[in-house]
This record gives sequence, C-alpha cells and structure tokens, in this order.
Amino acid sequence: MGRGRPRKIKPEQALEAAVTLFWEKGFEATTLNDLVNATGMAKPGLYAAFGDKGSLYTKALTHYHTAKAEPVLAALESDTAPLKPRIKAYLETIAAGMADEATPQACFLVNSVMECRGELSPLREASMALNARRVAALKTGFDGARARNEIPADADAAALAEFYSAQTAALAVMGRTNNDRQAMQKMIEMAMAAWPS
Amino acid sequence: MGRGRPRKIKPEQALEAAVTLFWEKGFEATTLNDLVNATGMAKPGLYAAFGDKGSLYTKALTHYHTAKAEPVLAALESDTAPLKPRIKAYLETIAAGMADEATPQACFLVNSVMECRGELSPLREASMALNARRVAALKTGFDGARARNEIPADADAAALAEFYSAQTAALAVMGRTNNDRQAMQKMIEMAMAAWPS
DNA sequence: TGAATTAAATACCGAATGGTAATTAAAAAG
DNA sequence: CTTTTTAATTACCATTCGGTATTTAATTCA
Repeated sequence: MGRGRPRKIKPEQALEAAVTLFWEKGFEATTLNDLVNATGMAKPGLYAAFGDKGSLYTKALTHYHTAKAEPVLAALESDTAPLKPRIKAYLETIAAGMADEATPQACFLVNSVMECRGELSPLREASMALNARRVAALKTGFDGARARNEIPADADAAALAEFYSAQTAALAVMGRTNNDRQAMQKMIEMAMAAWPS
Repeated sequence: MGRGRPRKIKPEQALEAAVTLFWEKGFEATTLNDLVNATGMAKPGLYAAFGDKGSLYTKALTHYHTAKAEPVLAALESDTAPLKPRIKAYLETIAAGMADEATPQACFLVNSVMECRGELSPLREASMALNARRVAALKTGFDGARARNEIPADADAAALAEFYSAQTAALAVMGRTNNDRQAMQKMIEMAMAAWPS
C-alpha cells in the first residue's frame, strides 16, 4: 500500500465523473468547480492527478473512447459475420443511447470535434485522431466485407467508411434537435438504403 | 436624417461582422471584446443596438438564416424542376462552402445546435426553430416531387427530409475533421444512392 | 449661437474563471 | 511517539468575463 494519506477518490472514478460532465456540457462550459463537485476531488487534487483542464479533458475523452467506442470498433474490424446488419445495429445502438435520457446527449466525440475549433490544440488533435480511428475501423470492416463478397468488388471502401461514420455524426446532431427515436430509425433505414448492391 | 451624433457603423454591418465571429468561434468562446474589435462598435453601442450577448447571438443567427439559408430553402419549396439534382446541388454547395477557406468552418446553424445544450434558452429555441424550418422546407420539396411522380407514391417524404437534412449536419461535422472536398463529394454520392426508386 | 439629442469613448464594476501557495489531516516507517 | 510522505482543505491570486455609469464628441433644431 502507498505511504501517505490515502486517496478519498480513486482517479479512475473521478475520471469517469469528468467524462460525464464534459460530455454533457462541453469543454468551455464546464468549470473547475463543476469538476470538483462532480468528482469529489478538490482542485489541487485534480491538478496533481490529471494536470490542467485541457489535459483532463483529453484524458476524459480518451478514457471514453477506450472504454466505450474502441471495443465496438475492434469488433467491427475482427468480426466476420455479414457487415450490413452489424452496421445497422451499430447505428441503432448509437441512436438508442442518444434517445436514452440517462446518458448525456449526442456523442462525446462528435461534441468534441464540433467544439474544438480554431488553432491546433492538443484537444483538437485528440479529437481528430479518435475520429480518424473510427473511420479507419469502418474501412477495415468494409475491406473485409468486400473480401467476403458482401459488397461489389468495385465498391469504394473508403467512401463507405466516410459515409457511415458521417451518419453517426448526423445522428448526434439529430439527438440535439428532435431526439426522436422514430425519426432516427427512419433516418437509419434511409442510410442503409445507400448500401451498395 | 436622425437628430444626434451619426453612427460610425451601420447596425447591419456590425451584425454581419458578429455573424462571422459567432460562426467561427461559437457563442461561449466569443467575448464581448472580440465583438467590439470585429464590429467597430464600442460595448455600450452594441448593447444599445442589439441587447445583451445572447440577444445579439440570436439576431446574428437569424440574420444569417434569412440572408443565406432562407432563399435556398424557399427555392427548394417553390421550384418544380426535378428534385434529385437540386438536392445534390444543395449538398454540394454546402460542401463547397465548407471547404472554402474564406468562409468560417461548418454550418452556423449546426454549430449552434451543437453548442446550445442544457436547459431551454432563447438561444436554443432559435436554433431548434431554424433547424425545423430546414426540415420543413425539404419535406415540402419531397411532397412536390412525389406529386410530380419523381419518387414512388409510398415514399416517406418526412423521412427523406430528415435524412437529407441530417446529411447537411454530417457534412458540417466532416468539415471540422477532414475538410476534404473529395471525401465530402464521395459522401454526397453515397447519400444520393439512398434516393428512393 | 446656443439647447437638445444621439452616439462614441473611457473607465469602471462585481462575479466568476483557471490555477496555486500554504496549511492541515491521515496514513506508513523508523 | 516522531518523522516522513502523501493527500485534503482552505484561502487566495491575477485575469477575464459580461455588463454599465459617466463623460465627451458630433450633429440637428430653434
């Protein structure tokens, strides 16, 4: 066991609280006091554990990604079951989370991409990298589907990946307007109609 | 002519500067000092002319909408030329603006929708209303297309409107990541592949 | 030439922000 | 016990925020 006074709050627990908060309110609108209240750690403790606000944000975003998004993306890459229903299920899962009142609105990553404007910040770089990761995972998935003859040999895997990645962004924006699960479902079915035959 | 000291800056000119600034940086990240520098009006002048920051934002957003978006939406509703190429051109125009370095990134309305979270604010209401207006215009367009037998009689005009409206949002998010005109073009062609036959 | 009217310019305000220094409390090691 | 190590707590700081009160400049009307 450690030497000094024991931590009241486990860092990972605090980080998860920070995820929820940043996800909900974004970077700028979340104040350090908000973080203190949500995590249970005092300000100096937050700094000792995670660095400044920007650093905490990127850590929160990365934590969210590795915990929630990455497993799904990895499955998209490795699974060899037919891709079309899996993509549809992927979009439906996102829509369901969007409509769920318990979890914060929209997608943390899309929120992040939309908020991190202007000059290149570490914040922005992290968002871009994670978004690129999603597109890459989808592309691998479509490459596999083509190898299994699920889509025509001349189908553009990169374009398909961009398109279906973009649909998640579109769902995130819908989640902030209507947040109508039925409308999202119809939208998903429209998106699936673009599947190459 | 008026009675007192003449204005140095025409209010509409100041409002357009505010549009650019809010579009670029968003609501929270734009400070009053930024607005003072961009508009040329001093702080008290801004207050006299537009009210507080939130009120100025909604005025800027509305101005943007009536000046830039509304004419296009009105054309979508009234024009009777085949809808499919017009929708495609609509998306391509948005993509072109996105990739254009001169204009701010993404779509002001989508930025606005994504930033205005949490409780119902006048800001949020305005964003929602304008977004609803876009969906409504698209729906009218699809209703017309169905009446002209451009799409099957059983096509769901509301779903189509939601879908193609969502594509503009997707493009806006893409504009913040890749901002690659070619990728956007491929994405648009994918979206057009969902057109009902 | 004044009085009246309107706007610009300056200076200022309280509150809140991100970030720290100094102090106190709780545990392990000697 | 005492020392050492680590973290919680408190109080604090400079800056910046949105928003105003006050003063000064420019114009029209009488």
